[in-house]
Amino acid sequence: MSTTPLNSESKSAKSIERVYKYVQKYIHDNALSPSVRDICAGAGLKSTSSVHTYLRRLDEMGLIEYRPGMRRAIILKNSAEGSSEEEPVSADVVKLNCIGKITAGQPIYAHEDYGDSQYVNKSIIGSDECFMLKVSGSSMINAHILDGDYIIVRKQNTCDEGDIIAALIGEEATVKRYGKLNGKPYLFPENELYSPIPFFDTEECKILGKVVGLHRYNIN
Amino acid sequence: MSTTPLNSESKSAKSIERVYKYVQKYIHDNALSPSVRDICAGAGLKSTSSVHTYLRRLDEMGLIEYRPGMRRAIILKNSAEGSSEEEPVSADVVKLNCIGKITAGQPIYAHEDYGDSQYVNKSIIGSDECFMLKVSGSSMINAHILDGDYIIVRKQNTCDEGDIIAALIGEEATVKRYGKLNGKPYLFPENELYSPIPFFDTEECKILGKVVGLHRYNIN
DNA sequence: CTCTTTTTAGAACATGTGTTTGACATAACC
DNA sequence: GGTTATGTCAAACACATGTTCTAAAAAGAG
Repeated sequence: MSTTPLNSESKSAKSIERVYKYVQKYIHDNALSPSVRDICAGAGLKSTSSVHTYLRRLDEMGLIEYRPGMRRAIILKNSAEGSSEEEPVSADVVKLNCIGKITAGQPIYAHEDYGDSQYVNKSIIGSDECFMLKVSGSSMINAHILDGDYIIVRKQNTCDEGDIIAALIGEEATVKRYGKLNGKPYLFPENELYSPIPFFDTEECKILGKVVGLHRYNIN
Repeated sequence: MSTTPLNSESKSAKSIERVYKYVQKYIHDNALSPSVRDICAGAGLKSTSSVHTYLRRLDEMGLIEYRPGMRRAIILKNSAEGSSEEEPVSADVVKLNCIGKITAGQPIYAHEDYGDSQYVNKSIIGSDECFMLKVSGSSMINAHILDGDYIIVRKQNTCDEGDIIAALIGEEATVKRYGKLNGKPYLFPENELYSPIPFFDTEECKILGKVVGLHRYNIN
């Protein structure tokens, strides 16, 4: 094999692109694959074998999935093909399931769906590795997190000093502010009525994630 | 077998349903139409002509679009699947545009799109006649509404005593708690550093709506 | 039971469509 | 020039698959 001219736009590159574009458009418009002869017309080629060549090449490039022998069986192998599935409004939106209540000795973190779910913009929370918890109790009232609020938690195992985090202590989950006192780690409630909790990162004491957002629908 | 005397057709109804279900499943799984013979196997029918009959009937019923002669060309004609369109995730979700900043003498309420928009469950806020405002300032800090929060406002012209509302005073928009002092209406800040504002419902002083929700993405 | 209607089956038919083969043109290269 | 690689084409081929026809089987109706 000799060196292929990578720098110059070869003739085939243009044809391949036309074929690919036409397949995309056809599937988008008609919700079904074009036939080889459809592509002939659409891409300005006069021979089915030319199209055949390019289809096979597009398959090798991973841009389409091509089933030999099957009629109208081209599938676009892009991001996600999408058909009759739960789809976000835009690519920026993620669905967060509320997976439990938090604080004050509730069960927590069991069933993967507490019932409702809400939608937030991925660009706002910065990640899609998030989940949602409903707050119970008012131990964080000075941080303006109230009973009944939904907090958005980004999953992570560590956190910085001063972060408000969701943590698991034994069977109990809480929202608290992580900090240090005399060099030792504590979870600080933001309420004078509660006391700081010594925190040891073990199997029993586990950081669930950092609180990155809050939704409140009880305004009083 | 199972004598289902529900209505006139019983056996064909079951077959039609099996065919339809299988077509749905096949398209969902493979992202392309099944062939008539695929459906034969999938729906437990042994004759292509039976499938053919049912496909034509499903087309008449409007459940599928069936292109005579075309291979693997069945299209599901369900709840609009026009791709790449702005569609809600579920019927329960509404998109709220942030239409401006609020409090402390900003312009406000002008351009119908301040930039970002967020999604909330209609069932939670109880109405889709809502809009969103970004809070600026800390005059409502004791009500746990902070600088940078997004508040969800349900449009209404009146409100009850004690409601937290968004109101327009001259050119200026604010969030305040509506209440009365000595029988006269006031807008109360929830911050000792600010004073109550006498409120007269005129062209200059206007209730925009009631605050029904709050989103916060700055957690400190 | 007999007659009618509906549902399914089987086979034959028709054709859309994937696949292959070989040829022709054009360009690149020695 | 001759040689080789590449892009395209036309035609022939193979067959998966849509379509139709006729009839058997099953279900109701009387």
